[in-house]
Amino acid sequence: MNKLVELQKKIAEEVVLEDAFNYEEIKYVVGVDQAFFKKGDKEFVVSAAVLMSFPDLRFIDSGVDLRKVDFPYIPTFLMFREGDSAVEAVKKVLREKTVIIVDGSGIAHPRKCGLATFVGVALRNPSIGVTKRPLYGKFEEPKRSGESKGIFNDELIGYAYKPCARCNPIYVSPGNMISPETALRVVVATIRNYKLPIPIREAHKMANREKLNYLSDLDSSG
DNA sequence: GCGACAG
DNA sequence: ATCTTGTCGC
Repeated sequence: MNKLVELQKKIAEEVVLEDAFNYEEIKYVVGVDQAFFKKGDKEFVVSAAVLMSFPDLRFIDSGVDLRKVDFPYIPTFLMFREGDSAVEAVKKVLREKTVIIVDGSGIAHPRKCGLATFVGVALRNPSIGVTKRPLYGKFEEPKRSGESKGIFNDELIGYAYKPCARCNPIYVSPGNMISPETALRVVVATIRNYKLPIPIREAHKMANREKLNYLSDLDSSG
């Protein structure tokens, strides 16, 4: 496992925490999410990427990736389980001036290398990590709807943000080529009547549709 | 040593 | 993440 830790540290060194382009220049956002299932004793992952215009969030394109997974779920090592698949799905829809929003941590990670960081570094494109539960860092609980509190290790590595009065906070951190402030700003702009960013929700639905789709094709063809 | 611990 | 129905609350 030391080898994997070293790889994460190496990737973390390539991270840039400055905006590759200004907020006003963002033309698209792409949400990525995954669904898992087993076929016999083997496990598979379906990654879905949904590209939307920004800031109006109109559906533009989508891409999926389906593959077998061999790595187990181990906190802080998520990138080794679903990273390659996520990258492949995003690659299919990526355009200029696009920010990637991933369902996983960015630099709010023990070695500053969460899933969003992996995707952002692999594609050399701005990326943001969004999670429903905290993984790493110190922060205060945002109490009011729309309120955010910084997440820290030594420096600011992200924000805990409360989407609505009844919602628990979501955790936002830069993946690559974006600042914590801009990452939060983009995420807030993609949240409407729901807790999570619209692109992530759409990707979630699509991953599950593809999964069910695949499973039903299985028992009618072998 | 013990607890925490994305999806 | 996945397995699963109804149910309480804003």
